[in-house]
Amino acid sequence: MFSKTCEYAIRAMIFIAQQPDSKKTSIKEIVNGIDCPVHFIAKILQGLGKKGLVQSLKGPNGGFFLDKKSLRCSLANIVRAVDGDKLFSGCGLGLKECSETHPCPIHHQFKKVRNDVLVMLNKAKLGEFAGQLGKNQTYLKGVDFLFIKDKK
Amino acid sequence: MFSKTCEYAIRAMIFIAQQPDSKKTSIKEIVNGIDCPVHFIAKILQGLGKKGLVQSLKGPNGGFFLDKKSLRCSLANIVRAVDGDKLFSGCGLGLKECSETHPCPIHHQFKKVRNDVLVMLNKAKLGEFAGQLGKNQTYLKGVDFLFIKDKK
DNA sequence: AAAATAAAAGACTTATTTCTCTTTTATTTT
DNA sequence: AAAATAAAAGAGAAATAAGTCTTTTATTTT
Repeated sequence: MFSKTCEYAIRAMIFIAQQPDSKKTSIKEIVNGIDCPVHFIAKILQGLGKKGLVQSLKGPNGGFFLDKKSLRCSLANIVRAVDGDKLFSGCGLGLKECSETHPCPIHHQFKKVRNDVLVMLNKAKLGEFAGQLGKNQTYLKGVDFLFIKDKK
Repeated sequence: MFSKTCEYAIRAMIFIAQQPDSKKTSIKEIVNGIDCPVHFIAKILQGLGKKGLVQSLKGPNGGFFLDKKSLRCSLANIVRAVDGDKLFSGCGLGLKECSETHPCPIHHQFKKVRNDVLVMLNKAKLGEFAGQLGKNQTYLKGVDFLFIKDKK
C-alpha cells in the first residue's frame, strides 16, 4: 500500500507526536523507538522538514518536534508528501488515462475503496497520537525477542 | 497499491477473459490489447500458468485462454498469486508483528479498508468481464493519441 | 517430414527503491 | 573559545523490481 519510506515516515512522525509535551526527539531515539535504519530515517525526516511537516533544531538538546500546525497534520498529508497522490487518485490498474469517461474495468469499485483509504488517513491527525506512548496501547515496532531472532 | 507486474497481470487476464467464446489469445494480441512490454507479460502469464490461473497451448492457433475454473477466478486470486497476501493481511505501517494484541496505531482502521479492498477484489470474477470487449464500456489501455505523445 | 507458429525457459540489463557512509553546518555546553 | 552534540547534505552501494534478449520446446499446417 505504502512505500517503505512512507511507512518509516508515518511511524517516525507518530513517534515524535507521542513524546510528552512536544519534547525534542533525536534521530537515535526515533531509531530506537520505531526500529529503522538510522541514516535512512534521517533523510526521510529531512525531506518532511523541508516541506514543513516536521520541525527540527541542531545541536545539543536539538532534535525533531511538531509545532501547532504540524500536530494538526494528517497521515494523508504525510503519504502525499512521501509517495505522491497516486494512491489517492491513480488508476488501480496503472492506466495513465482512467476516468469516468474512460474507465478501466474496476474504476468505480476501486474509486470507492481508494477514497475510503483517503478518508481514513485524513481522519488520523498526528495530534491525536500524542501522549499515548507508554500506555501500552499501540506499538511502532515489533516485539523485541522476535527482532533479535530475525536479525541474528 | 499493486506492483506493476500485478497491474499487467490483471489487465492481461481481463483481456483474455473478454475474448469471444474463450478464443485463444496470443501474446501479440495481448500486448496490443493492453499496451505492455512483450517479454514481460509473457513471463508474467507463464507464472500464472504454472499456478493454474490461466491455460495455454503452444504452436499455431495456440495462445492463452481460461478454462471453466479460471473463469471463476477472482482478481484477489491474481493479486495473491503475483504480490502475495501482504496487501490483504499485512500491517499498514510495515510491522512484522501487528495484531489485535499488538496493534500499530492505525491497526483497526487499516484492517477495515484493507478488508474492503479484499472484498472488492473477491467479488470481481474474471468470468464477469467476458464479452464486454468492444462494447466500449471499459478500457484496458490509455487512449492512443496520448500514447504516441508519451512515447515520442 | 519440413516449415511455421507461439509459448517456455533462462540469462541478462536497466531502473528504482532502499539503505549506508562521510563530511559539513548549526547550536549548545563547558 | 573549544569541545561536544545533533541535524543537513550529498555521494554512493546494495537490493529489488521492471524490462529485454536469445534459445528451446511443443504444436500445427503445408
